[in-house]
Amino acid sequence: MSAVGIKEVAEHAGVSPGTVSNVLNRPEKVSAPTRSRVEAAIRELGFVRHGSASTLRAGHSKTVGLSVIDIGNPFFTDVTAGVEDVASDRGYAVLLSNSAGSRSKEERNLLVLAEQRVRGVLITPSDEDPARLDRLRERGISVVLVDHPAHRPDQCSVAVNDIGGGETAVAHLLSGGAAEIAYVTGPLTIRQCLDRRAGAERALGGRPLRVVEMAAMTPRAGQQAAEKLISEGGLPDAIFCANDLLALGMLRGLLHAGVRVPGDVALIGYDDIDFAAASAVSLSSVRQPTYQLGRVATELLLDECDNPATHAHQQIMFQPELIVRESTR
Amino acid sequence: MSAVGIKEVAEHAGVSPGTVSNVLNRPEKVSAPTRSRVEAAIRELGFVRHGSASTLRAGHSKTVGLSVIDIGNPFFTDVTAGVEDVASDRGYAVLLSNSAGSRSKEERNLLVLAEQRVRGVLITPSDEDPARLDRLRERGISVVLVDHPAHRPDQCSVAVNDIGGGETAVAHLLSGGAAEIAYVTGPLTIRQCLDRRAGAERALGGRPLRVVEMAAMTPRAGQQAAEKLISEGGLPDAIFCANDLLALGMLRGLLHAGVRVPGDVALIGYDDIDFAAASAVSLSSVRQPTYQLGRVATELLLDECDNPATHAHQQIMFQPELIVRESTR
DNA sequence: GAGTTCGAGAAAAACGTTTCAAATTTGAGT
DNA sequence: ACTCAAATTTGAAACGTTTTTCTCGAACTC
Repeated sequence: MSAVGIKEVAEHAGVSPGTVSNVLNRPEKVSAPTRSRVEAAIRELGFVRHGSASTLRAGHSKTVGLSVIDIGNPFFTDVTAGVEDVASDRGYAVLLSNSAGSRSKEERNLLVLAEQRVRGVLITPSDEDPARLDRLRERGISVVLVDHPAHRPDQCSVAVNDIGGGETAVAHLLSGGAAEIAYVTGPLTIRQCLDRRAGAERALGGRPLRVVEMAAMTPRAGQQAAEKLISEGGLPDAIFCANDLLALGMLRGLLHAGVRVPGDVALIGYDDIDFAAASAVSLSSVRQPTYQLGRVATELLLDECDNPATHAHQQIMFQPELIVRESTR
Repeated sequence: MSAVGIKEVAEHAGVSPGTVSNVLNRPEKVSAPTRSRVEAAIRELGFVRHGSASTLRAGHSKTVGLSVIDIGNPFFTDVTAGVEDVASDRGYAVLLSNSAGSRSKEERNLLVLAEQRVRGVLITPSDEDPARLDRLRERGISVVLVDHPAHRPDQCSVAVNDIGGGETAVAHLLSGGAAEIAYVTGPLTIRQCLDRRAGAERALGGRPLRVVEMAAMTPRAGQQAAEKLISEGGLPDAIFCANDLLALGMLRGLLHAGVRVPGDVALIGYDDIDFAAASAVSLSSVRQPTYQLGRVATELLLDECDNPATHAHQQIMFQPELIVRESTR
């Protein structure tokens, strides 16, 4: 198998293993001629550093974990792309975990990340419980919350103002003349869903909001919600969906049932995924700086890992942006 | 930090470290009373196994690498979900790399995977060059090709018949009465693009195929292709796009230019991503068993890793399925 | 009962790096 | 040339597991 280690390289270059390690980790500590001799040996022998040995001795790895709620959602895909780009630029690998909305799966995934001794974890937590994250932090694993504001000052987070976003969306629906409004959402245990509802209610200023809670936030669930809405109590004037996946499913369900959008019902989603603009009736939505979310979170995390001394924890909050298209015109 | 290792657990349980290791790895070798004593100690001390130490000594890890071409493409997201599910079920972690179509980035990612001593690699190669994969295999890292047929019998692969898919798509367009057909594709260095073109040409049986090659396979590129098609030589009767992302962009570009689909031009995509059905004009497409692709590939890989003795290499080829919707009616 | 087998657990030697103090070389200043 | 400090390199001891060999005693066989 892979018989060539740092030792063989050292021998081949006529130096000690320690020097090879220095070439690998602190090249500036090694004189130019020795360095190039070692580098040549590395190349000739096809040496590949054994990451585990390195991690074991050094006490920390060059990997970060990323735990998302739904890898199938383009929102998270975009975040992932941002994370990947920054991490890979700085020489880190990304260990991806998908919790698929299941708390126990998330727990299992975090255990795997802890076992791998990742340097840090980027997580969109599926619930509020901070205990699991504390356990990671106790082990010296930095944690940055993604798309979730931190409640504590000793914790970095990158989030988007969901209350504001919900308010903007519903205010927009109201300004279009809607009176009765429905909010179609995923599980109300999810903070994003809660906050967007809170924003919606704030925009309504006391007037009632009809809430339809679905178990998932997928196009399929959106379509089911359409049927539910139609069969139970009839259609409202306007519908606010907690994400675009739900909204696209809703749109499909409505059109399928012969409902005109926006003629009979106005519809707005959330996230402004790429496909929102291309749908049957182009979808109004609330845009989030998704890719940027991933980038900034990773920069924060790696800063915390690489410069623990100077690192200042930050809770960053982006503002979402209303995108108006056909579905609310 | 994480001061609690196997040693502390051993002491706390009144056994030797070796026994703790046995509880962890071969529980059946340990008598029931000792085992439960050790398990209790593990729980009480909050012990988490150090994956790197384990990998170092054991010589292999519990991670597999997944290298995809574009994590932003729902096709790969679905594959990833399949991989994740199987891997996580069998106790493996997934190291995700996105090559973003760049050969050099793919190379760098593979190096990282090699350094991490992943047990195996699932890869959708961005080009034909088998040398890089051979280098992995030399290091004892199993490789399974995803969405790419293997040319060699000592190599597992899971693919979908792209020639057949291309042929089916174009045959369908022809049966709809189209005479002149355009093929809008990504870089023709990509096998999938080539094969689908080959299939298209086979369906045409010698009649000419107008090929528009774009640098990327994104909605943006698709929209640009629409402009290009309109400005350069006018519209064909029907358009076959190498994937749905291109097709959705194309659709948008066409509608934007006032072209009616399918009235003026028929349009078919490839992959049948979720959003194809929800687009402005619902999109005909060629469906691939995407999630299944990921699952099967991972099962093959883990079988190769866990039972190297009995493992038989397989080259699996799925058949795609034509999905007819409005855009070709 | 003596001889044998068997199972459970202990002890110690790896695995391939990094790290740190110590040793050596180099170079500048006189 | 000679000294002293700085720069470079060395060598050996970790890091936390797994694995292999060994010991000890109990259970079995005749």
